Amino acid sequence: MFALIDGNNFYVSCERVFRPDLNGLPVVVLSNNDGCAIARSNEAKALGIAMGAPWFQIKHMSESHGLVALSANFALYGDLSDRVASLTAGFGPRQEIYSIDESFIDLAGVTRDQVAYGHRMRARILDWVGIPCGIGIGSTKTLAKLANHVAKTAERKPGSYPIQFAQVCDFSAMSPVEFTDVMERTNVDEVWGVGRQISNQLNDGGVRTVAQLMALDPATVRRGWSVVLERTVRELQGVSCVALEDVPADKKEIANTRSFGHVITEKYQLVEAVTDFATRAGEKVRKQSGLAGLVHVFIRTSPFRKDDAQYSGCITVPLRRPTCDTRHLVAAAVMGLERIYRPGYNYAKGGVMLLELQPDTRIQNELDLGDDVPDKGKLMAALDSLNQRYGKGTVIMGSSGNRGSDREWSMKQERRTPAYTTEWEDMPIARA
DNA sequence: TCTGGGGTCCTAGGACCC
DNA sequence: TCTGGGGTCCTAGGACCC
Repeated sequence: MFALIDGNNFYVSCERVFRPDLNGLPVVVLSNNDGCAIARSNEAKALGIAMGAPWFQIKHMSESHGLVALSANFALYGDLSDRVASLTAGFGPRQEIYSIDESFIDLAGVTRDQVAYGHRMRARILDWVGIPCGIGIGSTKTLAKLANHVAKTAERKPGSYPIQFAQVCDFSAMSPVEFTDVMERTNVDEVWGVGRQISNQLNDGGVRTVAQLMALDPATVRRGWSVVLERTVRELQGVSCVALEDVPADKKEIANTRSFGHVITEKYQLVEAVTDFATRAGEKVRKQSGLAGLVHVFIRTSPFRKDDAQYSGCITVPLRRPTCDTRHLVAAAVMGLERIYRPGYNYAKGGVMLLELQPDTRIQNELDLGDDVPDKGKLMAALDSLNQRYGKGTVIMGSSGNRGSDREWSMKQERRTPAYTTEWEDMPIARA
């Protein structure tokens, strides 16, 4: 049996822990550059504000409806997320931290009243951390997710579901009649793994409710859609196909991408941005003791600026050998940028992704002696510890804009061949 | 004027091999 | 002149998740 514990309107709830005056008010948390709403309080949802709504379109509600908008504070949310996860880890023998605001708990060993246990878990999190949660319980992860949806919706929208399922909803404790009733009230698009496309396709085929989806033959679903949806259907039928993953896997890709907030046109500005993206990505890959084999860079204009000429450029640069050294990553990223930059466009967004990640199995000796750069490992370790102690960006890499433009390089298609060489001695390494 | 930032998995189709 | 079929690997793109 699984429980899914999910913080309600998580970012807003985090803000309210330190700003109780925000309780009862319509509140949204805005993305980077205050671009759009990425979390909404129940009151804001009731105003009809959609997930991802651009701030400039809902701004007027701050006048008319007292809407409060906050710039995101991800450090705060990460910290509160850790506290909730540490607490919930004790609620069962195993835990999977699924996202910043969700954990699956294995309820093995909880044999008596699971609903009462759910309410005690919920009260404990509210008391100790201050975050209100919804708790869903089911025999598979998909059912637990769906029960969680019922728990939250029953609380937020009276009448949507029987009120006794609000806050904590345990499918396994329902009578068959209650269970069928709930499944008939729930649309297929609420199911974990059913998004807009598949939902539309199911609706076209006359399958609108979860009750109908559950009744489908898994083999038919596989033929008509995919093994993914087949697995979802089986999970709804109570056959556990998705295991609890209590050991987080290493990332297979690491990305750092941003909208710039305002358009930029000059190459040197993009070089700065890409240098920063690659630096952040390097920190992340070293954190998981990994090496990257490829560096992918992209820049693009804004599709929302209809009058602008549109351009989207990307390139995947192979590294001569897998590395986690910021200097190599930055050099490759800037080199890629040189190839894809076109003057005369208004760039709105860019990013760097590290691909073909692999574990760093080199022994410390190699790192210290360096294959091509002396003390490479020590330098990166020093960089990371300085930035961790004194704050992000205390020590950063420098880039010069036209480096690499005349160097040997190779496109993705040729990635098995040695890619390029760089010298480091003449590079500005860091500034404090 | 202003529109997020991450990730994963699956599939189809082409290249290539025997 | 006739001209198979199975298998693997790789990649791009779609769909989903938070």
